[in-house]
Amino acid sequence: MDIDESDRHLLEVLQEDANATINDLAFASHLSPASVQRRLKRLRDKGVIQRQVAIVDQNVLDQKMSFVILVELERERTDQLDTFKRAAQREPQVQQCYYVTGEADFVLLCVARDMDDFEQLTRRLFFDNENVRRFRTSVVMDRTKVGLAVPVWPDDTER
Amino acid sequence: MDIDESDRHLLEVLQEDANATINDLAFASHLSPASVQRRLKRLRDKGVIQRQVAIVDQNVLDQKMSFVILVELERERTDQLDTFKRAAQREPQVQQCYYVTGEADFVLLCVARDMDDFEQLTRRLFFDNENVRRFRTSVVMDRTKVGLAVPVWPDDTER
DNA sequence: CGTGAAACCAACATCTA
DNA sequence: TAGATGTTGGTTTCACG
Repeated sequence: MDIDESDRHLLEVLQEDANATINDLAFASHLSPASVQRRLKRLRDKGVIQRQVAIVDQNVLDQKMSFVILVELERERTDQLDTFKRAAQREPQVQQCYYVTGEADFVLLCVARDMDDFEQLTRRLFFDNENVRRFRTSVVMDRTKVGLAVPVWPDDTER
Repeated sequence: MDIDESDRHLLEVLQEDANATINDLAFASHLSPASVQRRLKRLRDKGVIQRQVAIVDQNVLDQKMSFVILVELERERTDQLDTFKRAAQREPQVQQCYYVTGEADFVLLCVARDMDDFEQLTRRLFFDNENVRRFRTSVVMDRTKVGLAVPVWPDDTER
């Protein structure tokens, strides 16, 4: 699967605005609409473009608080890891979960309505879990930058 | 701005699949297509639905590595904070940046092609910045869960 | 329910490695 | 020759009023 420069150009736009029309993309990437269409189909079929999602303003919803949690497990056995991963995936309030090197084993990004709601979440995730040694919580005061957009250019010189 | 249960239903679906058709949404939310359309327009106009983006497979791009970084500043003065925030926003490889309570001041989520690329990023972000006291890096071994979708239900009982 | 826009798909000529 | 591109046209789906 190779991605050429035109593909990168398309992906860059779509990562910011998935509603861009084929003609928009054609203009931006200096390709014909037909070519753009073929490329998009290929990128979707190959799973490079995985899905399209709507970004919803969190403040309007009731999930006003965000948390970063560092989790340390008692034992790092693969079955224990998988158990924890599944628990994280099952929990809607866990937005993101990363298995990492370093002092912590997992980094979680969670949302909650309020402190009480968050406390119940920690109960479900940690206190009911024998294998969690400790966890450290940081409350998010400012979501300075939020996004999943990835720089698609191999290096700065190619732009 | 109040969001009723039907709105929550719509948002819930759109957060996962922004390509759902109006008829799909109408069926899922037990509303008429016309009503869905009006609600969507209102949600978009009010900025509740901010934008639609494509999720791109990171592995296909060259940003194969992810990092979680805890940053501690020397002094927490507002102008220093703003300076750091701007630097994070300017840097495309910084996907997410949170200003948090606790032992660290900022939590960053970054991507890089390789270790060398990452090292250059840390140089730009930290070594050139007088105000950064220390930073701790965790390498992401497994992106167990990645998403921005937020549970839109005020509490579990309403589902 | 009608209209228009845009996505989708197929066919064909062209160009190049 | 094989692969990608541009052009065109026809069909269908869907958003919008």
